[in-house]
Amino acid sequence: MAVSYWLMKTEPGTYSIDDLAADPDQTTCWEGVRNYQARNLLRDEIHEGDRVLFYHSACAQPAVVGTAKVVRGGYPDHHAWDKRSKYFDAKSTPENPRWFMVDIRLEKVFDAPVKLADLRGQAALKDMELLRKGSRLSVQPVRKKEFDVILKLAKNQA
DNA sequence: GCCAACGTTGGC
DNA sequence: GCCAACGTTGGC
Repeated sequence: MAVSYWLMKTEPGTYSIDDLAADPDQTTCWEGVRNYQARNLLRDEIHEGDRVLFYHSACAQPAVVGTAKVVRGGYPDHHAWDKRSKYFDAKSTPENPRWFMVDIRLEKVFDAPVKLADLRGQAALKDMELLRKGSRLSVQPVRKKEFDVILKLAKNQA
């Protein structure tokens, strides 16, 4: 299966790349996504071995801050049927799960974040989903070309 | 804190 | 099925 590329957003005040780095095996489940479009990607499209841009949103300096690798493809988000979880959803059950998640493992923390403002200046990224006006998808596809451009930017400005 | 953009809900 | 109201996201 061919490798695919993704971008995942997180608010660093809630969960940052440093938190991922501190987690056991630098691995976490990407729980709590409650948007159908993103759900469909998690459930159907994101597979083990895929690459992820780790993005900090809703913060002082929105930026791609590193990369991760998918170590487990889509499976039901069990937080949805845990009443104590803030991600509880009565309409999701083990028999008929509504929400899905993947596991990711940290690959690299960029020496210098690639800021949103820097991305906007790149002609090669002009079609990137993240840069579309009003784009809010928290899990979104990235073209290989875009992934590579961002890695190069991270390297160049480090 | 403001506000634009988007998604969801629910009355009709 | 329409659409207004509401809630959330996320840059600034």
